[in-house]
Amino acid sequence: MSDPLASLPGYLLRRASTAALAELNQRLGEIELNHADASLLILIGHNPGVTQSEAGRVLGIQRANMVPLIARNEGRGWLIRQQVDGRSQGLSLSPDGEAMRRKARGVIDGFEERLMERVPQELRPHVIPILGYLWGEQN
Amino acid sequence: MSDPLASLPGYLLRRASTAALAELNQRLGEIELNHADASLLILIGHNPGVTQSEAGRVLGIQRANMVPLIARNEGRGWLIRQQVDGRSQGLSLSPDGEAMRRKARGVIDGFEERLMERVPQELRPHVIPILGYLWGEQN
DNA sequence: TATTGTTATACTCTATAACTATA
DNA sequence: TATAGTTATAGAGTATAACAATA
Repeated sequence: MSDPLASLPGYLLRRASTAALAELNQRLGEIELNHADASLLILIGHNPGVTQSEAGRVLGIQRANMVPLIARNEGRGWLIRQQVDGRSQGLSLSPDGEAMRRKARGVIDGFEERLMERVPQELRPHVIPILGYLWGEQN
Repeated sequence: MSDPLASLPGYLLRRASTAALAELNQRLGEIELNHADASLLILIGHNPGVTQSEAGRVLGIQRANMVPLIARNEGRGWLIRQQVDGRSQGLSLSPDGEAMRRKARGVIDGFEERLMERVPQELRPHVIPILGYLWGEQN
């Protein structure tokens, strides 16, 4: 039983991504988070005052799909909205949100470390650059 | 506006994967295929007689989700089912299926080539090994 | 007992179109 | 005229549970 797809970078990229994401979400599930929530908390933690639209652009999530994501995390008491002008609100973390951000960061760091350990040491320095090039966009 | 996620391999993996998949599906859309159909045709082309369950295991698709995938491609006249025993059927490509497989292969090869071109030449030999390691599974 | 194919169903993610209010 | 936030909705993709027939 041969797999003619296993030599295709695009295919490997997708399989590696879905496997890694499933593992990350399982780990984050233990603190009742998913990867989208965690990314949002980390992004806002590093950029207090960022608007919903800006955050969506950075995270690759459309405006419309940001609404339930923000609402869920605001509803959990983790986000604070502050009016910037008549149409945008700057987002920042509440103390509880900052505590969750820290927990999420711990889970993610552990996950990223284990992900890197799968790669032989001599290739590890190339992982981030290669993934950045494959992503392409502004990177 | 800083992106604290851009240095995380897991995050880069997911962003690179979704960007690449969107581009591949756009290209495959021009021949009215998606990546799942294309992978299936290529897998069966290389392994005539493979069963639905086996194909699902290799492709990482669950039995239940193979049903509409096989049905769609059989309905388009591309797949042939031949009874193996009372419960399984070996899958193979019809002449039309083989023609589509060839077209799909052409689109994918073009896509994979362009994907690789984003990576500086000296790093290219590391792309497939690194993605294989990140995938982990049996690879 | 385990496996194959199948149905039904639910849940998440993503995409589009439209609306309002503000700039 | 463009942008921010919002609503509603549709389409993928994926997951689980159950069943009949067969090994």
